Amino acid sequence: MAGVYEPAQVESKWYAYWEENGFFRQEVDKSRRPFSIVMPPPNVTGSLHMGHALNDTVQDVLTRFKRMQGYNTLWLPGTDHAGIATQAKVEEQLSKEGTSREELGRERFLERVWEWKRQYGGRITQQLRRLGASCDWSRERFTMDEGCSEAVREVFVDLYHKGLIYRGNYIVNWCPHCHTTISDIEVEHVDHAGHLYYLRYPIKGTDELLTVATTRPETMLGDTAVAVHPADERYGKWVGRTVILPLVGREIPVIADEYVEREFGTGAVKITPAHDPNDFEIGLRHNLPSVTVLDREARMNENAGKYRGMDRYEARRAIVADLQAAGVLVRIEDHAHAVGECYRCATVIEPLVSRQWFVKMEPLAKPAMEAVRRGRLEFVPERFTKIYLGWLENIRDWCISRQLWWGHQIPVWYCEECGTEICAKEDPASCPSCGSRNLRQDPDVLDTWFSSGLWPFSTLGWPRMTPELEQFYPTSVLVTARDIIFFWVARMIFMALQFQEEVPFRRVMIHGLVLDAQGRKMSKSLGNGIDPIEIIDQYGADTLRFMLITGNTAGNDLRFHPERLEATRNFANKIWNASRFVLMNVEDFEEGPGGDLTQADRWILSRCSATVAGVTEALEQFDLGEAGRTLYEFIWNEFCDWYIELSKPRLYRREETALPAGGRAQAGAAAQGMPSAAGDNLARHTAQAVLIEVLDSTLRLLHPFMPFLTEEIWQNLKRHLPAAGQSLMLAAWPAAVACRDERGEEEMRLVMDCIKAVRNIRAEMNISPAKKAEVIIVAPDEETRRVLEAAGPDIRHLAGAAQLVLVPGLESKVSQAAGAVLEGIQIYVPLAGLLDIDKEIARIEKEIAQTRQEEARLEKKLSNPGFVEKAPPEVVTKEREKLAAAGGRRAALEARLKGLSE
RNA sequence: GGGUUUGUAGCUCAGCUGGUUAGAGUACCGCGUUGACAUCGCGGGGGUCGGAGGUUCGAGUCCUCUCAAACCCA
Repeated sequence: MAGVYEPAQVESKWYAYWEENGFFRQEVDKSRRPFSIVMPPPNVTGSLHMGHALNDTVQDVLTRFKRMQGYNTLWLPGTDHAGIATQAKVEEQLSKEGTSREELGRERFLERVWEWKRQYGGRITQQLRRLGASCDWSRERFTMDEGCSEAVREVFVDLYHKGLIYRGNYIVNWCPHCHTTISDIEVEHVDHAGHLYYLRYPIKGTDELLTVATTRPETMLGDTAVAVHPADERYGKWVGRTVILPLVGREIPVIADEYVEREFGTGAVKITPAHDPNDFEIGLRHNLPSVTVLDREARMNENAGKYRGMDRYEARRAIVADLQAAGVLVRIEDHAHAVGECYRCATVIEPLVSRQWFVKMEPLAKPAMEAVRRGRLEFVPERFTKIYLGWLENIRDWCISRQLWWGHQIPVWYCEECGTEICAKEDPASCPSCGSRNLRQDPDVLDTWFSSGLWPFSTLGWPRMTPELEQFYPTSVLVTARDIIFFWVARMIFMALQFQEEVPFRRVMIHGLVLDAQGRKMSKSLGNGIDPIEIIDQYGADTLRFMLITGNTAGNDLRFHPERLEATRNFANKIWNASRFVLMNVEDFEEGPGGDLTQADRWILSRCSATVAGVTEALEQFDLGEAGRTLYEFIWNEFCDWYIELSKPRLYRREETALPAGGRAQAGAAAQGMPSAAGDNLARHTAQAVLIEVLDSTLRLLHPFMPFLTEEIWQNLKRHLPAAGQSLMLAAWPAAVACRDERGEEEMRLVMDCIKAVRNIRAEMNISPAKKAEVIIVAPDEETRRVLEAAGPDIRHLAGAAQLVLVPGLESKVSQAAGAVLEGIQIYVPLAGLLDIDKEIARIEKEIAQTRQEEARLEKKLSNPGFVEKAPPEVVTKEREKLAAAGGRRAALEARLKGLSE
């Protein structure tokens, strides 16, 4: 094994091994508890970004964990047909070829898109493999595949017949660039620095003028009213009168409506029902006509008179100039306001009235809210519940038709003869009312999210009842980023409640976004995105995964900080080398009875057991970061820093004892339990067994986080594991056996404290690490001495002591020594002739000062009657003990100081 | 305007249901390399937890207000 971990070959090797052996697939097994996740389907056009990397790593960790725990596990992958994006990609291709989709016609165009999908659509799923995703590729789905399409039809037809899908003439969000409608949530509101134009409209039959304020003067051509607040005294008298629309000459009414904000502008607003969603609502309430002045390119249309053909911004300039010339324009103010932009292309949305298909949301939203309120479905973290409910409470009908070709075409046909509208699962051959065969299918397709909304059950085979659907539905948990709660999560929930008896998933685990180092969203336009594949090439997938998982806490965003990658890579390398150490030292290991466990053995087994419990619990609570951190600390700070070091003498001793005469081992010593060759071999064997056991457990625990590295090591370790199977990913999750030994841990802490104290003295006194010192430990307590006695070799080894003297008390002062005081223990490191007395005095004084401070703090606390009376007795006792200990420590330090200054 | 989140060591972040001498990584300083690892080891300095008030015997941890940043909705 190499001295530095090289992820590249290791990763491709094991992924292929797992996939080729079908380890990702599990057959339905009713005898086991199911655990299932459907992967949020990435766009077929997409490539893996950091958001996916985080999202899929989380799912993989959960899946691998549950799989190892023995659940019947399914992680179902797939992709989304991404209507607009995919169509745009292919159109781009066509335009390079000098043609267009119109030229090709619908059918041939769609063939091209499928062709594109076959060629490039697998890119992201290949990238997911690089990440290590252990999803079941044999069950991979696509939102436009046969089954999903069937589900879409089923749902559409059902909702249509229930009256929950309807077609109507309403105002919608039109993207003049994408040439399609988009739903309300696909509109992003972005602050723009705009202007507020004050226009005065003459009131008919008077000399008075009514001044209105608007941000979009060009739409005034389509005004059909002016509105004021009903309680606005300034304008009450004009309500019911009419004004003459400048430039146009149309007479329009002044109406009163509560919607108007009195404080905004002049308190009077122009109403353009055809080009503003709020105005549209007012128009409905007041029965106003609607005059459309903009076309689908966002250019002025035939109703715009001389402005016809102008682009909306050009028209704005022209109209403002004309209004100014006509004396209508009073003034222009700077005004910042939110403008709706298309989420895809950032073109400013043009609200337009047109005939579209909608899903009636209220009846669907109600059960979706109920399910969450009743706890049938839980958000993790819980706070996202509020965001979800808040959205559903104020929901508006969902515009689902898109003026695209790529997608699920709406299953509605119109009879060209009699005008009958036919909605059916099967394509109709003739009109049911007149029998005509002259039918025309609605040209629009459905919003991509319509099919995504069915994902948790359409992918399991619905509308057919399949074993998968029976076993794996409802899915166990949905893992997704917080920005698609509305787009996707909510829709899956109401769709599921409408078509299944059960919620689509028991839990929704929401994670944050991966931001760049400055805390900005990663985006194409900013160019601040970081390609996960590049990171994997550079650092390995395990490093990226572990960094993402331990990077932050539940639900919060995560800043991508390159330094953290290095730290995590170092951790991976640390594991690699620790494992290398173990493997190199267990080569000759054979199963067999071991010797007695040492204090260190019992300690690491206890700590390992605590780690198993901690990691398992954290994972069960979806706190992956905590689980990862727990492992990190155990592996580095306990296993590597202490246990491996502690095991070395036992591992190496065999060689030493094999040395000829002059070696340490003496004949006859064995009788007294002193080291002997046989005893040494047994001790070595025991250490080996413990190293193997702990490493094995650790690898299992770490596997969900770092699957490649752990598999590589484990495959090397396997020959020492009698029950090992084909792969670590199929191994059993370690059981949190009752290996805890609190007292043993306490004793080990004492030993470690002594070692640290000696190290500290050595470092502060500049004693070269090469130089072995003598260490005197004074411990009046017999039990303490027993513990330290047992750990004598360890202390000598790790503290760099040539000799360790352990005594209950000192007969005479130790001069020329640096010292430390622990609770009930004094440590001396004699430094004949080398002691810098001033330095030592300074050290001790500093420690006395610290101890005094602590004492003062504790005294104050304990002299507070409130504390003594009201705090739980055990807390008070604990504080008293602390005070006594501090007092003892200070007394010892003071005595020591006195001894030094004499 | 409503809502959510964040504000803890120079930097990046932990700190669960209030009681530890407030932690880690990184950066920094000192020492160190013949046997797992310099992508390393040992030791060290550094924060009173954005601010103010409150509840409590006790608050980084609960409440109110306030400042700052980010995001969502309107």
